[in-house]
Amino acid sequence: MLVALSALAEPNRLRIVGLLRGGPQPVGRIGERLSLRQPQVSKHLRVLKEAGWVDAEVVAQQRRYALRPEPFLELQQWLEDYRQLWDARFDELAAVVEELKQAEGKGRAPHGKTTK
Amino acid sequence: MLVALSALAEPNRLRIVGLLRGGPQPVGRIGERLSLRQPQVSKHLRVLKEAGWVDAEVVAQQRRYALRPEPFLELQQWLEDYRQLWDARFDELAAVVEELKQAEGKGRAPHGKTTK
DNA sequence: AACGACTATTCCCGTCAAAGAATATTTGCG
DNA sequence: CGCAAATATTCTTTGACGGGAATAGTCGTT
Repeated sequence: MLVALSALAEPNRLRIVGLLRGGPQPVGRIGERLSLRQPQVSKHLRVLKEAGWVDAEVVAQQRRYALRPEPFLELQQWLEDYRQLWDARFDELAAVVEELKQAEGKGRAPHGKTTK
Repeated sequence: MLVALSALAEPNRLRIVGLLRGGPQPVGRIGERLSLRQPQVSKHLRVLKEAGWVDAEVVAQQRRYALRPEPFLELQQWLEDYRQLWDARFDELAAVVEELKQAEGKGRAPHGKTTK
């Protein structure tokens, strides 16, 4: 699977990720903020960790969980593949391309690639 | 939930979305391409449709399913909130913004898109 | 070493969702 | 109107997953 999306399917995990956007947090604090019991938080964090969304830094007895950038990058790259679908700017881009095609003439391309 | 992510958690649905990237497809063709039985394809399409990822155009007895741009946009916007996390270029950008703010005086346009 | 704070793991249970098979529904055509 | 193609829906079973409660593990302090 291209990106570990399924880990975010769970609402509480999405909330955890949202919370971690504000910076690394220890398990207990996450539980407080989201009104979740500690074991559930640990379990969700485990899933998120195995999916690559978070990582833990050990500080004394605490584990400070923080977001990892990689899956976000991956997701962004995946979205890029669909850009022509949803990006409004694609239309402008298409127009420009069309214009270039006309200016250049079709079929033979006499200019070649010597645009530079 | 911000975006209908859970619908994409299912591997086969992710595959269906991937297939539809190549253009609208009728149910039967999707089943062929992905080696899925027709009822499952219909069921998955139903979920995707209710989540807003696809829409169907009726052509004779066929239903041609196509991707809808909205959820992709939504997902992109969600990603934007995490940009400082994963986008390496964020640092440069922040510098530019800072520079503009200084030059212009009062701040403006807090959420502009990058012009690539 | 013992204790306390913090976190992880295990076990049980209820729920939900996906697959399979069978059937119903829609639409065009003769 | 009745048939065939294409798709949707129902029913059932089974496996996965989340929550609760209890327990185990880790680390610093004394």
